[in-house]
Amino acid sequence: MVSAKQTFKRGAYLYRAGEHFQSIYAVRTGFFKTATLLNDGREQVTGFHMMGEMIGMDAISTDIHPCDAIALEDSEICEIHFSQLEQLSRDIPTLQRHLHRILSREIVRDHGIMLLLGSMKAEERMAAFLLNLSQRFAARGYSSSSFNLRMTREEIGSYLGLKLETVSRTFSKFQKEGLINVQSKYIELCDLVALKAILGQQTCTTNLKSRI
Amino acid sequence: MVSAKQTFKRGAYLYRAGEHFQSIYAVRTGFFKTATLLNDGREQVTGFHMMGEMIGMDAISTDIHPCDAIALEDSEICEIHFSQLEQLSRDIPTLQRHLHRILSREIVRDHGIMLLLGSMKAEERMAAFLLNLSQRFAARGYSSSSFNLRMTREEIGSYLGLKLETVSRTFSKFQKEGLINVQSKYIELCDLVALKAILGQQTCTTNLKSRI
DNA sequence: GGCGCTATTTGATCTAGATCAATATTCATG
DNA sequence: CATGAATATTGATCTAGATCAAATAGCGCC
Repeated sequence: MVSAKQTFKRGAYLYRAGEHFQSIYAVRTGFFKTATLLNDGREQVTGFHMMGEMIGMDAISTDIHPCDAIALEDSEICEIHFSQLEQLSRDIPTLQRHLHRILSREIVRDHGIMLLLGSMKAEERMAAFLLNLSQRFAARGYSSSSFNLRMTREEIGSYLGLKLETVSRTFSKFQKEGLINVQSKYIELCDLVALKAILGQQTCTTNLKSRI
Repeated sequence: MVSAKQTFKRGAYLYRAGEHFQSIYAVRTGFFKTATLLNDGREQVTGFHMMGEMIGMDAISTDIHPCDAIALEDSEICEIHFSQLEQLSRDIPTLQRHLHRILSREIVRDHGIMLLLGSMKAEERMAAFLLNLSQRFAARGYSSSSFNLRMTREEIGSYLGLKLETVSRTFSKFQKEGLINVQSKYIELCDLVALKAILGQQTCTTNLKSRI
């Protein structure tokens, strides 16, 4: 069911929008983005995906990939043949339940982003984004307080519904306030409490950050 | 597996955020919204659901409902016991595939809204919203060009990431331009082509409207 | 069928973030 | 390691949509 792991160079496409769906993919190492090309040529980033996360579930509904998946750094992928996964999950209830949870978790994650896009202002979105990354790195045994961003300011902006200038300015503002340290792609979270306070103070659900 | 259908009066809760998950629900007749209460007391609408659509899939991941589901008019619901559905889908591959498609379609729908919230401006959002409703009514054998809105301007705004005043103003503007006729909750789409043009002209994916 | 509440419309401002523009920095490449 | 292209920062303005504020219009309830 799980094919040998494949490697992807930075910038390589795991799959492209419009391609036929056959497999979902688990990120083994590295970092991916998923994005939809808008008809004016720009792209909208729909997600960032790191080690241990699944990509491609949105293609199940139509058997066509609705978005591109692109490696943001050299990465390794496990391809999981979906019809074989379905087959197997018929025999292993635990696997079936796990698959359903994964699909559902993606829905919850998306609802979190809808909340973020629909009701948070720029600084809140950026704080939520940083805290979410921090948490995901921590869950994988990496530092929760310093990491390298794999994506550009423009990609962050696209994901958060902001322009790249706003992303840059907000980083600068957070730095000036001592909340973070930014050095190009390198980020250090200096004041987790204050970052969480930005989220807490206004619009946001309990633990929205964990939902993104 | 499918329990007898239950009825819900307008304003009644199908389930509340925090409740234990046991079933997903198919809207038999009527109209529902799902919404998350924000910690400042306001609510963020995450979806509107009509006849034939499923609610509650976001709860599978944690066994807790992450949002409220509320009837916007008197409605009938089919409750589908999820563990029984899983059981059955182990024996009926077609059902299994169908369930997966439904879960995946929800993900695709959410991505569509993320696109809308992240990259469309107010008029585009409103046009997408109206065209989406139109299409869903049409698919159910109702008129695609005139229908009653079941939700308030505030609920529309919450869903679309706009304030209720902006929703109202945009309706008025569309009416002035002859695109629609609004009479309180009653809507008539007079110029489908022009509405689609609003979407087409700028940011949006091919057929975003069908994704919402 | 009238009362009172809620929802809606519309106008007048204000502002967060977009846009435009000019450097500065980082990074890939030969 | 130098060079050019891509990426990021920062400043100056502009504007879509938010906010504030009334005035209507619907609608549920007795």
